[in-house]
Amino acid sequence: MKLLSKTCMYGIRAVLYLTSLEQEKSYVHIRQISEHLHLSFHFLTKILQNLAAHNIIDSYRGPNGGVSLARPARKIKVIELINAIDGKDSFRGCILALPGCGEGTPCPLHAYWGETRDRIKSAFENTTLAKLEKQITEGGLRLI
Amino acid sequence: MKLLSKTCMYGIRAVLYLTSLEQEKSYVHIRQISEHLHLSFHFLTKILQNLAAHNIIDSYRGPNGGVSLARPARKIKVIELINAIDGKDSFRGCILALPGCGEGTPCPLHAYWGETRDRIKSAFENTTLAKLEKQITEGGLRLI
DNA sequence: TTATTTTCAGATAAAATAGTCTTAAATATG
DNA sequence: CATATTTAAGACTATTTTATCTGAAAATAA
Repeated sequence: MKLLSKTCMYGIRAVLYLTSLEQEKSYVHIRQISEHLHLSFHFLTKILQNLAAHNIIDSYRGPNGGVSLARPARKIKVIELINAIDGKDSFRGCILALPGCGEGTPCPLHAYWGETRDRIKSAFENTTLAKLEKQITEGGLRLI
Repeated sequence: MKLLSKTCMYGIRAVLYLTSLEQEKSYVHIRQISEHLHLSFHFLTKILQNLAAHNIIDSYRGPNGGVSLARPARKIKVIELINAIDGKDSFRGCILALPGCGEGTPCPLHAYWGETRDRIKSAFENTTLAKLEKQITEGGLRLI
């Protein structure tokens, strides 16, 4: 069961790290993030490029360059990252991939699954980076 | 978001087709199943071999050979297929793959996710092939 | 027995996902 | 301007998942 792709998880963790630094609009090196999270620098770079293209983070080249949140953490929803990385259609489709199944004639499992899926989705829609970060610090949780 | 692998969906559909035939312990050719569901014969064969190894279906070689349910459909739970094909660990693990996250120190999202995940899992545990098949026929749903 | 039908088993191929590497472009500083 | 630093972009490789192919083994029937 893969709710999120690895790429997506990496992206979320990276951005949560940015959130945790809470620096006032100063750029953080991608290298620093990748080393802190033990992720491949080049791979993370690609992921963050994508997030930058989706206006979730800002990036800046050269010395003193790096990445930073494009908005305050409380204004960035987790669903935005998921949509950017895994695609908007990530939360659609029948659980059994039954071609006959869908809006018109939902199979019973689909109906149940649809409900569950919507719960998951709305959890991501209602969760901001700030919220998540707060819960993580309070829970004594690491990102590594 | 992939709750089940394609392999697993195929396996479930194939076995639901067997269920729908409701033949009294006579073997159905894998070829017939694959043609009916528009699935690759060889790929389906491998999937069904796995299910046979897990005693979910019986198989028999030679003319008049094929596969059949190993037990009455009401005694086969969907979770059995999922465990056989996607593995028993399919329903474990943190949603963000945060290494610090787990039983000891669950992250908040993990806690929420754990609840949701358990709901999904128990739905599969409480759903038998017979139940699912009944719902599918009543819903006028096809497996193709 | 011999031919036929079917699953079994394992090698191989294709596609999707994940990860690496190299070079270019932008920025800062001396 | 020259050089160092950092992200951008895209080619390339590796791994996993999905799918195909070939031949053997088992069962049946003539």
